[in-house]
Amino acid sequence: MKFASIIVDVPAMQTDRAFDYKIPDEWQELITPGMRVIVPFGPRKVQGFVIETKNHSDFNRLKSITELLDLTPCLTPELLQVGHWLTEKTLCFKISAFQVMLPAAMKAKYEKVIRLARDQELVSLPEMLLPYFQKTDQVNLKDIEKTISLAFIQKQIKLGHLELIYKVKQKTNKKMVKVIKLNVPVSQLEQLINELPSNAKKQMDILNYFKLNSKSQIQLQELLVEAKTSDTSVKSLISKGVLIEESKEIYRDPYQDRNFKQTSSLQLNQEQQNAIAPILSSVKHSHHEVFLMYGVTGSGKTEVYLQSIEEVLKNGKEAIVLVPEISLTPQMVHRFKGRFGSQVAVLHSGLSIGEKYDEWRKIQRKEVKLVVGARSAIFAPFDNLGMIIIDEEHESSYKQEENPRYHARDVAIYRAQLHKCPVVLGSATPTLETFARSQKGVYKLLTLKERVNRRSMPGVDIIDMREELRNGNRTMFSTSLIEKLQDRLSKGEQSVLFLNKRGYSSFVMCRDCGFVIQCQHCDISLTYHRHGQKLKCHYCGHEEHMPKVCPECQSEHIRFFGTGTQKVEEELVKVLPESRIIRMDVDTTGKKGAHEKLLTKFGNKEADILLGTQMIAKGLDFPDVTLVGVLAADTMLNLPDFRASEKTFQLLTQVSGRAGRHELPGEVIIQTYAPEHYSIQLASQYEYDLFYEQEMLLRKNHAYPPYYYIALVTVSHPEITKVVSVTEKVSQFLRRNVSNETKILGPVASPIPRIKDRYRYQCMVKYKREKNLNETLRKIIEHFQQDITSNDLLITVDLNPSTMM
DNA sequence: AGCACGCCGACT
DNA sequence: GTCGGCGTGCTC
Repeated sequence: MKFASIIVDVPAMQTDRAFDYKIPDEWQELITPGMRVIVPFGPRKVQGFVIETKNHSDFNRLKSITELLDLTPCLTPELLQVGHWLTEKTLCFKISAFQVMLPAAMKAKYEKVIRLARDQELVSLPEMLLPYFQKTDQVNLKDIEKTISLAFIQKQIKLGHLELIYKVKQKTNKKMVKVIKLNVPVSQLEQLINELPSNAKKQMDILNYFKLNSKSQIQLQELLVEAKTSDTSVKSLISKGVLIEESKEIYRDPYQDRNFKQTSSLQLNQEQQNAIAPILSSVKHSHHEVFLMYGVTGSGKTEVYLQSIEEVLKNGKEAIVLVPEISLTPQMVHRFKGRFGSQVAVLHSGLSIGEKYDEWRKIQRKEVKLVVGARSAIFAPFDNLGMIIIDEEHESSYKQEENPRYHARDVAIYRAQLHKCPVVLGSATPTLETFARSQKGVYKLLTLKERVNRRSMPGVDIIDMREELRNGNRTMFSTSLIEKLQDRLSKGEQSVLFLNKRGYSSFVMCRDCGFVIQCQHCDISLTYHRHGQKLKCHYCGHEEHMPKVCPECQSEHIRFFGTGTQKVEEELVKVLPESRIIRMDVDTTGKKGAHEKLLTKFGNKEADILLGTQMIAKGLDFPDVTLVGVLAADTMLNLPDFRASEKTFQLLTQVSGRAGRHELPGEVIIQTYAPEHYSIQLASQYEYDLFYEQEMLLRKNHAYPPYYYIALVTVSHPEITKVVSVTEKVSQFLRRNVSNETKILGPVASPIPRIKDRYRYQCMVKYKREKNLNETLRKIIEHFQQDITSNDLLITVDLNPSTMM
């Protein structure tokens, strides 16, 4: 094993292959596939992943591995395999596939440093460089670049005065603390204390501390405080050999200050028992199978998850539970921590880089058996997986919207096949793809129709807002909604108001000429922000002031339209001045933990109305909420997306589930301008099955998933002519290389035709069977390689896109 | 991605 | 004749 094949951290087509390196003698036995290393690559050093070790290499000018970063491989053989599979399935670079499986902390950072050349006297350096090298012999290039031109530095390097070195830095790493250990038996302490010189008071204090507390080890920091001493005294005891100092890895535990109430299994009802039986059997027999647990909100899916996991753990295996953007549902974390305590690791986007790394380390070191996390937790480095659960299977956050564009559900099924274990997908409103598979018998359908508390779903009223307008109500609240809000207020019950903001931001329009203010760099309207009277672009961040007159016709009747949560809040205060309102949106939940704080406040009944966007739709469970209002149910229907109806249906069902979850009966008000739309009608009647049938018909007629697969190729470039011509060539090439059954649509402009000064065109492939599609798409990217590397062209391929944007 | 190499035009 | 523009090709 003298050689290693390594994937280097250079995400480019030309370097997307293994490079061979010599393994230095001292690491011959050590290096195994899946480890990270640092290797020389061209003039610099980069991080890389060992994917293979071997006795022979065809290349004869091999360099050696410079540094070893792991002692245990951070990618198991199985994860290496998953990485290769990801590369194939999403057409991404190998290095990107490996990196996405690891916490961000393990990705390298690169730095260029200027150093005084060897044998170089400081005095012979040009004067302007002197201040930099007074104290140190190394300066970061970034710092020096600000004041001294790059050309000058380059010259100095050529002259041999300076040297350029490439540094590979690790991001956050293991958090270490110093631990002080007693190096002698406690029984000897008495004698040692007496032997100390009489002026060594502090040392006596330290030893007395150990004697009295009968501890054999303590963190240095703690010891200093407890024994009221300084580290010099500790040091002298160390030099006497009485104490020893060690470094120990500690974990940043984001949940350390919380107490989780221990819970135990609940009695399952008949439906739940029927649902869990096949899952348990699959676990026991190590049999791979995909289950769709289709259960209405409140049917007790989570309890089924919990008891299935118990079985997995009992079998000595591990489990992964995916939940959508977990920080949104602290209640979920509580349920898992409550049942499984310290056996659980939690991975979600609310954690810092360091905290995520620590949770990951717990998994790697086999200190936990279960991980609850968002999308990327699907790559948890378990090697004896017994089950994977994906809760709220229909959630769009399971699809990564940047490279590698993977769907956690696909990864889950692939890993579960390798581990011969079940996958459980849970939802009250499964995606059509998943439900269709369960109808075909590809997935096994488990149904929970009954709610655990036997309560019926809250009644839903659809309010036609056009009618309201005709009756002279110009506000955004229907008469009925206001009445009901008032009623809850007087009864001391709580309400949730939901504003579906997607595709409905507060844009600015001239009432006289109809001109809408758009971003200069992107083809979308700017959003009005009350704070500072500014207009902001949500795509590129461009900001400008709100104009006094219309830039087109100079009219003064220029106003913002649409509804933001801020505006709703203002209006609400006008109508219900005595109500206490909590507003939740990006502005109020920006800071870490702000989200949970607001929810806790609401839970403590410090407010009557919770007003918010998407984020409040999920997992909220407050006993005193008896009214849910949806302010504009149809805004999403108008998005240019074939899943618009499906998403609307899912959202409305989801939101309705927030009302009357406990003793008090709930009520839902849906305000809309399209009351007759089937997704709104059927959601209000909780008719998933009918919705499924109706929507499937449409999908069939228009050749959309689940009847067809979709691949979306998006081309972008600063010049529109370039974009059009490339997209044209792409579609032609595709047409020539696919079967007759496959449909190629486009080129057409993307739904957002320009972002950050780049024009965007796309081409859609609809196919049923196309064995060589991935290969064809790869060829396209390869063909335009020159334009991509040197002409700022971008071609992105999304296989099974979840949005058309 | 970086970087060197190499081939053309504009200049001391 | 030389400096520097960026197209081309390589990195074990």
